Amino acid sequence: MVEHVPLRRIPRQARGQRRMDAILDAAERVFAEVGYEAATTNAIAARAGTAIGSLYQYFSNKEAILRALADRFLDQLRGVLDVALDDAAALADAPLESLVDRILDPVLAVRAARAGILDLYFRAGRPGGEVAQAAHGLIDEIVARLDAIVAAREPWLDREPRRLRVRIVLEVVRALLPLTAPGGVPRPEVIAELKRVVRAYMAAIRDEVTGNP
Amino acid sequence: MVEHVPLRRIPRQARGQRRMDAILDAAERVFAEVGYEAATTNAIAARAGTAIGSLYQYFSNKEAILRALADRFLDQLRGVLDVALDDAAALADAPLESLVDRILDPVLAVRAARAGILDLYFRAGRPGGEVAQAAHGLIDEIVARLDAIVAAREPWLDREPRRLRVRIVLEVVRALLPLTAPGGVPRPEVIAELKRVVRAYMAAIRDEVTGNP
Amino acid sequence: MVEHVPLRRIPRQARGQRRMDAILDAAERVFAEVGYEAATTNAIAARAGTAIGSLYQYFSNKEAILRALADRFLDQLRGVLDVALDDAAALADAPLESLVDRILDPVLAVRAARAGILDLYFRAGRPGGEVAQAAHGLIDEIVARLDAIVAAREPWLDREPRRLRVRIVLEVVRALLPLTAPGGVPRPEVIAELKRVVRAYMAAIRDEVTGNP
Amino acid sequence: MVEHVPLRRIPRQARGQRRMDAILDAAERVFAEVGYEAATTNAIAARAGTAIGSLYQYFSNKEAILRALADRFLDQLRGVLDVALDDAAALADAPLESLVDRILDPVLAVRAARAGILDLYFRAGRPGGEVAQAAHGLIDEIVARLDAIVAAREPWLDREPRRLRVRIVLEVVRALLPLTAPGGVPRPEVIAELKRVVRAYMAAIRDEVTGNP
DNA sequence: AATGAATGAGAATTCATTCAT
DNA sequence: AATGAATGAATTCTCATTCAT
Repeated sequence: MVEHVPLRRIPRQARGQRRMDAILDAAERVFAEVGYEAATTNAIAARAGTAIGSLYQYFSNKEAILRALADRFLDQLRGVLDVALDDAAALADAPLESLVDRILDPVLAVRAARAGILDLYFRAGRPGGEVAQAAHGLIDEIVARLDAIVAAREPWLDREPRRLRVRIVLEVVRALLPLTAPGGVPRPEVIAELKRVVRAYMAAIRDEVTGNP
Repeated sequence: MVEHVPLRRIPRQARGQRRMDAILDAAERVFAEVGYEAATTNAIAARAGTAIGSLYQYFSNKEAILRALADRFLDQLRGVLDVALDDAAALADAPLESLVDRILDPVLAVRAARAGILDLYFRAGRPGGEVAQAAHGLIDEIVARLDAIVAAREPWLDREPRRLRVRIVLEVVRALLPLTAPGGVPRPEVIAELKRVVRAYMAAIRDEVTGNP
Repeated sequence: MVEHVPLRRIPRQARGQRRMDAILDAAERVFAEVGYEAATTNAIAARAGTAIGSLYQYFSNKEAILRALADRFLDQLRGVLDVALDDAAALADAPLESLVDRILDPVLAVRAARAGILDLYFRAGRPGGEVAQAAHGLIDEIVARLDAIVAAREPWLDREPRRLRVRIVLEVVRALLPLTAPGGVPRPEVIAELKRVVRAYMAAIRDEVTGNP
Repeated sequence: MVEHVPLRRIPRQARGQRRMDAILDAAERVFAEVGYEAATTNAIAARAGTAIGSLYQYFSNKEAILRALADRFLDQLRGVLDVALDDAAALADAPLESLVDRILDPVLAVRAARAGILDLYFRAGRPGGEVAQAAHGLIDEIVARLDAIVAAREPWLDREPRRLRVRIVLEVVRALLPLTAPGGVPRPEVIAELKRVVRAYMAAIRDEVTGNP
């Protein structure tokens, strides 16, 4: 669960909200371009067309911006996952193939639209650093939700191994996402391979349990 | 292939070589602890028990240390891979299972011994930054060598898809390695899953080509 | 013509302008005391009663300070020369004697008031270095303006020899200026000799052309 | 009079003398290229093909090298001046024209051969700095010797104004020397003007005293 | 609320000089 | 004597954050 960001001031007026969004938009672009560590708050403010002082009126420090960005992004992702996972839950008995498509396709769509930020969190940065922590929140939430789906589909799996396997799928996806559209150019053949890895792994798990070859 | 680092001074005396090693050892630890960007050359020198000036006698800047570290590590890895891949080549007809073991086990051993540096390069850091570039060299070499093995085993595969798949396996391994011993505690069950993913994926590829289910 | 300095921040508030001036004043003194190379930005900031960070808000590096100083000084000098040279132009037929006085007296006045900076640029420093370059701009402008006067007075002179001679007069003045008030003590007899050199040289040129002895 | 350099060790063997010369040769080139301040002792040692430690066995510090260089150069210059000034003294009654030639031509020859070092001392560098001090010695000696000649030729001149005028001639020569062969390309027309300035000035002085126009 | 000027600790790097081998 | 490794004070410049206007 992502801790809530120590917002310095919760803006009550639309103008404030607009300004906060502008700062977050700018931060997202700047972080994507040079990474979190190398990004400067002055650069973010400049990109947002704001004075640096205003930035600090909304965010107590650089990390708070990162956290708010994670929150904002998580909200969006949550929306996508809500649909995808509900769908998937409904398809509890559907074949693996369509399940994987149902979940991965929306994620790939999000990644296509927000490559910068997704890669930011998925690249993780300094161990124990701010980015790693913010990413942790994201990942934990996603794991929990996927786990619920798998638990529903395969109730005979034990909790711990199940969680581990979900985590592994997530890590695999996270590792391969950047290859699906390097430099913004979509590579469908990579997407196909990504799905193949996930399906093959999930099938292997199922077959082991059910005793299939 | 990682370019060789322009060392500022090639040590002529044993003392110098010892000191260079001490600096590299220190850098490896410091980079592992706080990451490349946050590591300071003064911290590295202090950890090496050396004056900052000595560090700069051997390395023209922080990046040169990173590169030298990559070179040194690559040498070690190359030794391990030489054995592993020769073995694997010898086992051209062996079942997938033993092939994967032959290659992954030595890599896991290296990772166990040198977690810090491996993760450093595998975490990649700022896009286009120094770490990313140094990592590139490493990865390219590893991909090329694995690809040669696969090409020998499965000559019917086309060059491009083959390379892509090798790359994907590498990325998967790279993504899951940190989970195999988080905080230095080995997790055999994660290793088992790592191997499962790789085997399942490789089997899926083989089956598609041979027409198996 | 001295290129205009890329100021990092153009001050919008009066406070900023005051601070920029303070930094330039401090730099002028520090440069005059120890020379450009030996001057440290920290010393300049300290002398200006400013934090080093503020200095770098206005000037992107040490050279930018030097350039801004040249600009500021050139502005002042230009003002003086405007008057002096206009006067001189008006006296196209006046005897050499009064012409030289008209031009040199204001220059000597500037030098008396701003010995430090004038000597800085006139001492030239490291060949091809920053000071030499900044000085170049100054000198070129002065030569061009003097040349225009001479061209008006002595239209029969060819362009190239004329420019050379103007340059030589300038170099002579530049070489002797520091002797006119060493350590701030004015030496009128040196000024007299300076004028004598210049007049004698100019007379010699005129006499050669007109065929006088 | 130039103070004698604190040589750390007066080399007794030819080998040592050769090494000292090599270091001085190297220093002369390096100083000429980048100036005294920017020259590093390591660069000098490298250029001399010597270890830095050896350099410090002969010279106690960077300034000592500069001083030794001045001494060495002064010895050469002294030789040239001995001939030139003796000649000139012999020509006590010769016309100004030939006197100036007798003195300036050898100086111009030295400058042509040793432009680097001559300009080094004549550019003067940081006020009160090492170069300025070393140059002082040189200049004082030259002034004294020229003054003796002039005193012989024009005994009616008072001591102080005479010295001043000699100094002024020297400064003029010093200022114009660099223009006589910028970038190593000799410019005879500049040499002609240089002589014209000197002659015109000296003639003006003589005429004033003798009451000529 | 907004602005942007000010701050200063801290980072990378250089280089004259010393000293162990 | 010679070598070159070691030293560390000093320098330039950055950037997160505060605060006066």
